[in-house]
Formats: sequence, C-alpha cells, structure tokens
Amino acid sequence: MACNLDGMKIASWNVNSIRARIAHVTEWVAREKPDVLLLQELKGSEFPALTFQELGYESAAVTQKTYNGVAVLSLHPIETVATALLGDEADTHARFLETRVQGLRVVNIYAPNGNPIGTDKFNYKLAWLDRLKVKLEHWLRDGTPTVIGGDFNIIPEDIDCHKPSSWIHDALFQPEPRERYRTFLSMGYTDAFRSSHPGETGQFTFWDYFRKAFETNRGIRIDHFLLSPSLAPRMTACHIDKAPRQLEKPSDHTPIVLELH
DNA sequence: ATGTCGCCTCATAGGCGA
Repeated sequence: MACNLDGMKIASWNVNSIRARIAHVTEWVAREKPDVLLLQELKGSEFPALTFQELGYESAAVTQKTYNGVAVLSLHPIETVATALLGDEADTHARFLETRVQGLRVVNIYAPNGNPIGTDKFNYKLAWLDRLKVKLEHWLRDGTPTVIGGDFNIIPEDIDCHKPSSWIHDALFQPEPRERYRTFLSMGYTDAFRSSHPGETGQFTFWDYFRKAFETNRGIRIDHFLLSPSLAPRMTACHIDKAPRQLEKPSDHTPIVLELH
C-alpha cells in the first residue's frame, strides 16, 4: 500500500493541561515542525484549534472536562476514523483517537493510569488494554501501515525506570499491564524507541514533579510508539526530546519523536 | 506516607487525579 511518508516526523507529548502548556507547545511546534503531533492529557472541554491553525496545523480532538483528552495535529489533512475505543459503551473517558493521515493510520492513546492497584481503576486499566488489543489485532489483519502513539502508562521493562524497587507498588509497573505490552510486541508490533536504542539505560519520558526527579534523572519510559510490521521498516529514527522538560512550569512528560521514510 | 502540579468547586482551601 503506497503512502508518502518520506521525511515524515511524528511526535507524541503528554502536556498535562493544554491550557497551562499552550506556550510550551506552540513554541515547540514552531521550532520542531512535526508533520503530526499527538497530545494527551488536555484536561479541558475546549481545544485551542485556532491557535494551531495559525501555525498551519489541522487538528482533531476528543475532549473532556477536567480529565484526559487527546488531540492529533497535522500539517496534512486529517481523517477522523474513531473517537472512542470499542468494547465498553459505558466508558466515556476521552482517551482514544484513530485518524488517517497521508495513508497512514495514526492512533493516539492515553491509557488509564490504574493507580492504586487492587481497585476498580486498576481493573479498568487492564480491561482498557484488552480492548486495545482487539483493535491491534484488527489493524494487523488489514495491513495498513499503522502507528499507535501516546501515553501507555506502562513501564515495559526494568531498564525503563531508574530503580525498579521504587515502582513495585505502582500500577505502571505491575506484571499485568507489562504482560499486555509484551503481548502487543509478540503480536508483531515494534516499540520504536527501544528497537532503535536496544539496552540503553536512563532513557525516560516522564519524571515526577517532586524530589528533584528530573534533575537526578529518576524517571520512567511510559510514552511509546508502536509500529505495525508494515510500518516498522520505514522508521529512520526515534528519540526523546528532553528540552521541554527543562522549561519553567513544564509538563511532567516530554515529547517522543518518530521519523519515517 | 511523602513529595508537586493542575483542575474543579457546596470556591480563596480542600479534594481528586496523576
């Protein structure tokens, strides 16, 4: 299936409130000029589409008051395919947005955090990941080049956190979500960052606001790009841009950037 | 348990979610 992805740059960033972070995001977009940007944790009913339109970006957003919220920005036309994850009609969280850009299936997710473990929140997380798996199976079968990006709220392996013992009681590090993430990989999806940086330690996308976590690089890698088998050979690079995390009043996450050919 | 953000409201302090 032909699609023009040459030089295409796709980024993902959990901004922890688009209203609080609008200056950081617009400055980063103007400088980095990604073809596509996936945003998570918008935390508001209104998405500032006009602000990004002025920078040349079309947008699609699924919003919710106070919580969650995901958006896709693109220099190219966006076709919105789905605004909710199938499998639970009662689930009203704004966590899923499936689009098509330049013949590529671009899926933006904000997976549930799931803390504390042993509660409905943790069960919701596992059920949500199981629903995502059903979609992942469908997308494999139709062969369309597919990228799933966003905040997975999963620390895949021990090297994806500064110190495993600090996270053993956290939902992001539990065997159940990690097992699901490994299943996604065994199905044929590629973890874009890890596959291009095998064994590299100290590479994180999130650092807590407290205890000087960023300054001491005590972080976790929870923002990911999964690539379908049809897309994986077209990855040229994947990196984490720590610059926005160093700004005044930053998001607790920083962007991850994927490049294709 | 704690730390620190950002949001909201039975609002200017406290609760929730992360």
